[in-house]
Amino acid sequence: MARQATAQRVAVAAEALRDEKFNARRIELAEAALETLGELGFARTSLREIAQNSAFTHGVFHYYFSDKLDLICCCVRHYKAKCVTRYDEVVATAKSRKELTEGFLAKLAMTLREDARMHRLWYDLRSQAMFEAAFRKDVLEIDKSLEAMIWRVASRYAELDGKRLATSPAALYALFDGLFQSALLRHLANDETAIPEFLDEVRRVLPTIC
Amino acid sequence: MARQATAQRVAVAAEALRDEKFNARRIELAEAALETLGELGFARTSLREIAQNSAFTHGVFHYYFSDKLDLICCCVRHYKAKCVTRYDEVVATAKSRKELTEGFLAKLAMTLREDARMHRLWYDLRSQAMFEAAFRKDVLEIDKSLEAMIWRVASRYAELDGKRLATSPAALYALFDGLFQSALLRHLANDETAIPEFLDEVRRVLPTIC
DNA sequence: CCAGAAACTTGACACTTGTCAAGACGAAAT
DNA sequence: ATTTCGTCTTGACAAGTGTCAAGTTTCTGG
Repeated sequence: MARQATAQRVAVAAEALRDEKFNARRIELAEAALETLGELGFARTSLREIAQNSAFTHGVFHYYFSDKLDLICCCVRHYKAKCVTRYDEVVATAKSRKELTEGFLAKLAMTLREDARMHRLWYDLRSQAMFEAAFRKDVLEIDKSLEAMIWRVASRYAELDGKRLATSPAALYALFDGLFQSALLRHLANDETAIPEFLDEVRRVLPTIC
Repeated sequence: MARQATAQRVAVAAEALRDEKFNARRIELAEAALETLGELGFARTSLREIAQNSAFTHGVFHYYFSDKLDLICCCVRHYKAKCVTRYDEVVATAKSRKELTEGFLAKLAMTLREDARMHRLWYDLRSQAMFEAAFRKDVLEIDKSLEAMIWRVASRYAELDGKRLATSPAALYALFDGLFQSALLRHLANDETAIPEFLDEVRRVLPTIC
């Protein structure tokens, strides 16, 4: 009886370990896929292309993912985790409005400059979700998280001057997302003025939200 | 001499006529292509699919367009012309803020409900432009036109109460575009609350812009 | 009316795609 | 040591892609 129970516990533990390894591998593969996806976009990216730009063969992807959509969904979910806490440190450490503003702007500029490819992929996938139902759940969830992220920044901004925000989370996110998207497109089109003008715009907008 | 000049004028006129016919045909084809593009999105749409969903054969498209990108660009440009004057009548006829607001909201709701497929295509193509340089010029141009369109509505809104707008065109467009995009996605995901909540949001936002 | 041009159709091409089956490799278990 | 299992590779398949050349129809100017 006791031996049986022990054996079962060992089996369960072994399976859990396998699962964990399996999942870790999935994330490795998703990360590799994100490279190519960020480069080419969803439409032009094939499993073979992903494989060629990585250390894996195209078969592995089918071993770990039921199909292409499964892979992309995993990529999107993984992307979310990285993205959504980007401004939290600034929010946590800023001691004044000015400090928060400058920290936020600096991070925005850095994101735009260095993670442009990841972000255009995000906009690509969000558009795809309008056609492909399989993406919608994840995309809507990420969108909510991003809205909450912006709301955290804005709340802190208001709090630092003892004020209350005058807009809704949805409107605030729409505003920043719209500005960011437009700046990203212009930046990718080699418009040198895109980032500075975007920063100016944000700087001008911030005082009006509360 | 005179006869030669006449002959030349006739030839020029004939060529212009041919050109006009050629262009008209291109637009017919682009319009047919928009049907399928709105249904499937850029990524999943092939020339053959476009042809099958229309009265044309797939060869015609290659007769009138140098390649697929050429066709899509023509579609986008044609789409722009239709889209950009959507609210101008409301702007021209509204005699009060209330009238303008209600007219604007009604048009927004109608657009969201009836032209959802065309608009998701627009967002798709704008994302594609982040990857494909060939789209950028047209997309940026259309974006500017849409910004101007929103600005006209807002300017009239301010003017009707003798006030001045407190935001920049870019920020205002970013806000409306962001809200619209989010509402569209939710609407396409069969979220019944998407449109009413969007309208509420706009109703709340409008008084804050001046 | 008829020759030539324009408009369009058809079918084929070279290539890429997602998918999967058959097998190879290595490690763990018996 | 042999079997078993999870992991991964390879090669093949059918379906679909953009492109184009060759042929057919329709129109039109003389």
